[in-house]
Amino acid sequence: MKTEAEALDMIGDHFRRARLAAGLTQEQVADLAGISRPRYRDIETGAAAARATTLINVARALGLEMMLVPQAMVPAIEALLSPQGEDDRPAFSPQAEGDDE
Amino acid sequence: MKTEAEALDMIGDHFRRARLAAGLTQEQVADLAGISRPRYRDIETGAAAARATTLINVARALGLEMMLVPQAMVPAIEALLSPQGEDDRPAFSPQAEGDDE
DNA sequence: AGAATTTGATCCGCAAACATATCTCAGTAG
DNA sequence: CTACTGAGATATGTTTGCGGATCAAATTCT
Repeated sequence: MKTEAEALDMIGDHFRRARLAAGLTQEQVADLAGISRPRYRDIETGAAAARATTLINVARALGLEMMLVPQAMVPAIEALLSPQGEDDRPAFSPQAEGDDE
Repeated sequence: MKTEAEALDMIGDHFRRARLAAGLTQEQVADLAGISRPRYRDIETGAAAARATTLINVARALGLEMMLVPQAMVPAIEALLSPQGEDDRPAFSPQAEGDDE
């Protein structure tokens, strides 16, 4: 496989930290996102790749927003996020580019 | 089911504009992302909610990156992207918050 | 005009996300 | 010790994303 599993892990970790920072339980987030608790758990542990709609709903339930930005702008955005919000780690650092394996 | 369809439509529109800006065909992007052309078409037209991994692969194939950012930072990031923004329209503007429909 | 490319659209089959229910374990309170 | 809560984990069934193949329509090029 590839970076996919790592990406899911990063997403799940991101969600988990945001959830704990918000003081919510898995069930609460799952309910807010409109999914079941076992499924939210799979997402948080990186065991499942949620759908785009589920991803958006979970993110919003946690006070986050999913954005698609040009890769060239990622560093600038990370710099914008790093100093202030210490709870969130930016999403991903595109190691290389473009396609997958 | 309301905002979800719109969100998928926005994602698809975002991808389509990035693809045309890059001068790529649907098949080329699908190949770069490691998915089939009919499926990329579904994503671009908002007919299907891609999985998280697929979403990331497609985004990277188009020179984009998926990020999860605090909703409070969205305006600042959009401001960062708009003025010199090469291609894109930011992702979504969280109209409300928390849960979905 | 015909040929090639790009895109839209459909079907089949499979794999995976999803719901629901259940069970277990760790921790905290009674 | 018992009760409750948050969380990990499994099982069954449904829904749906996905690949592959195939069709037609629109576009462009020679």
